[in-house]
Amino acid sequence: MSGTSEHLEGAPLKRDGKRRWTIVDVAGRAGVSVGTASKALNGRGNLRAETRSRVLRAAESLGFEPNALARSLLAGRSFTVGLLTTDSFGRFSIPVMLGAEDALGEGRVSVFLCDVRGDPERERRYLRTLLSRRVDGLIVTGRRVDPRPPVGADLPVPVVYAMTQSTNRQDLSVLPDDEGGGHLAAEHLVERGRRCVGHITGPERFAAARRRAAGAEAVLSRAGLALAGGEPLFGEWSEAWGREATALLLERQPAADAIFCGSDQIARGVSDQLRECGRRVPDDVALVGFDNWDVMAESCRPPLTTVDPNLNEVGRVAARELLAAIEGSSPGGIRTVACKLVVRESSGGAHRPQPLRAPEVRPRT
Amino acid sequence: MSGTSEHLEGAPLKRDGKRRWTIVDVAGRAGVSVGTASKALNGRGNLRAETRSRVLRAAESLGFEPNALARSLLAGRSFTVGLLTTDSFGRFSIPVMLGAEDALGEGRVSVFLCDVRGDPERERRYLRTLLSRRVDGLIVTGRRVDPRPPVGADLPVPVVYAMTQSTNRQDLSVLPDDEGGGHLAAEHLVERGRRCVGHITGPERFAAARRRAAGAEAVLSRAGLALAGGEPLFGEWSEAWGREATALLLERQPAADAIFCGSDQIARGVSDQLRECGRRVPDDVALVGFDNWDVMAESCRPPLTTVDPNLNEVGRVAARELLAAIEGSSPGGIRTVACKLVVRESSGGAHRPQPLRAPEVRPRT
DNA sequence: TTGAAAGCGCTAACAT
DNA sequence: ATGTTAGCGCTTTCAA
Repeated sequence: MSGTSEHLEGAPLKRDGKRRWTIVDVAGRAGVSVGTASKALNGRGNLRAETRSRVLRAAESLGFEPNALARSLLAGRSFTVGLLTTDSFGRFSIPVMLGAEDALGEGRVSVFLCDVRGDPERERRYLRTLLSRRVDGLIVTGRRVDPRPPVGADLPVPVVYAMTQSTNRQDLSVLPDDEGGGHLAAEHLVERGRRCVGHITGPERFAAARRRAAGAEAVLSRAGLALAGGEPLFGEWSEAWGREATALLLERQPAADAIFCGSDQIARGVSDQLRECGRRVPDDVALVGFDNWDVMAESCRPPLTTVDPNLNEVGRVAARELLAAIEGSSPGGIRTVACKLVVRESSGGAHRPQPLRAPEVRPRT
Repeated sequence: MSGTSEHLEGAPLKRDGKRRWTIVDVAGRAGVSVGTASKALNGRGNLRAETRSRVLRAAESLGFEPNALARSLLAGRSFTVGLLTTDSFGRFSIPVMLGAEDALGEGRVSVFLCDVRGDPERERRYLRTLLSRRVDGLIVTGRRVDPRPPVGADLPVPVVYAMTQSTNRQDLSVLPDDEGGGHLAAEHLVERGRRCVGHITGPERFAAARRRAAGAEAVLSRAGLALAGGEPLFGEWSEAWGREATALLLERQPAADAIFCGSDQIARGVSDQLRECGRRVPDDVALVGFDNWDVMAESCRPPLTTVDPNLNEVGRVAARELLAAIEGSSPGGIRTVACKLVVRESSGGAHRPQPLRAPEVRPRT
């Protein structure tokens, strides 16, 4: 049946919807060897310009996409990383994940998403799978700032913890600077002339709550002020606690003219309570929250000034640290990301309204 | 220097922290050929039990993990899928993603996370990368229920759309059953004896808003009732609109004894407004929301009865459909996932309080 | 300037 | 029951 015509040059026909072109097809179509085709496609080696472009055209016309699996096998690197997240619900870890994904994507590194759901067994399973897929590194994110056991001992790839930290201090953790966030909030209130600032926050066992409080207190005492009511009101991360604590605080210290809250949820409760007992925000009491959780902060009445922990940036930094570690660097310890203050109306911050467009840059005269 | 002792049997030493064991090492350590080792590790072929266990022990002692890259290359399947998400912020697509990840993980399929950020250019880039990584399929999630252009034409792998749909009706989309959700809400209110039910919801251009409204109206008219105020109040997905619309509704129809809201955020605004104008929830006005967005629903006063669109399940169904498509099935069209009603206090649903422990199962007598 | 061949780690025929 | 060998698709020496 088939004579030598079977050996005609050119690419084989696409038999079904599934067959993908290989470099052999490209080489065949361009009439060169696979080695040459490879060089042309990767811009390596010395090739005649005409050859190079012929190969490129062949690849183009076929819609050829090199097989990353084969490349990785050879290279010993997969250009993928695993993202293990403890916290499915993810108000906190999701922005971190997205930041990490963003930074890695720029470096052409793909991300395996693994939702561990706080189950150590699941975590082990995922870890095995990721290692067998030859990820180049791991990022572990979590909901709590308090330390957790390392994801594995003596792993063959680097690991970075983000929004969580390992109990092993050799490991690198990236965290928001909660203390700095406390500074920002308190400085803002003091600058606006508030003298009697209370602090309502979450449970004392949360390192984040303690650090935010410490940051605020440090600034106040530097300004010669004390916390309204004498100490922070530790409680829960809830609106209900915000309402309850507000009543408590005003009882202890009716002259309070500002409240810094450990979370936006708490702040929302505080705001409601203040309104309901007839205090105006910000005129009577200025309010600052923490998290910059958009829906919360914007639906507050009035909209909430709040500290943004820059979770996206935490993720991005973690990703960049991981890439560096993959390239060989290996610092451990804790790396902290600065918070930023987002001023809305609840602190009276909008008194000087922003111009609609950025002011022109004027030459100094 | 080195005599034949260099050729000693047994595994090579781990030179640095990076060297990973291969099946050659395992085979060497067990004193068998790689073919035999492969069979032993995969439980295939006919092997003496002793041989099999020797190989397994060797692998175990080395901590050997087979290289998934090599396996995939050979198998022509990678057991990975790409998850393209349009909606970074993700109140909606994140539960879908997690559901999908969960269902796929059970099938030992790993997920590449790609946050497209609504940028078509990014989408194309990710698509190329995913295809070159030889994913077995794609899931596309989005924020809107309204159709979007397909992610690519004539792709070599199957695609399933979740929480979004393709303009190409050949494609498979998985969506929550918004109309059914409207039924649930209205039925619940009618069953509790409410006769004058209003509906406050988001912009009319959202298909989801229209469908929820249609579902509720259908049930009401079947019960011989009309919507309070005559028609749904379309507006925004915000608390502010909830407050505003409540005032409007009560003006038009002061006898309203229930309000069904198109979102929990709206419901929260409605709830606040009702309280502030002296109507008790649920005694005077029963309230049902939509989304079962935990923080919103639980911080409502009182806690909000709401329709849960089962987004996790939407993701899980999408994943299962994708797996089926990878195996060869290829249905198109729209697949809908039922909503469920979550009863809390705002609808008077908790009048019959649940027993603290599940009631004993009693034999019927 | 190009081609041939080895090999990344693994599995599956085919030999023995 | 076990070993040998030929690839999967690609890159990279080394030869021509």
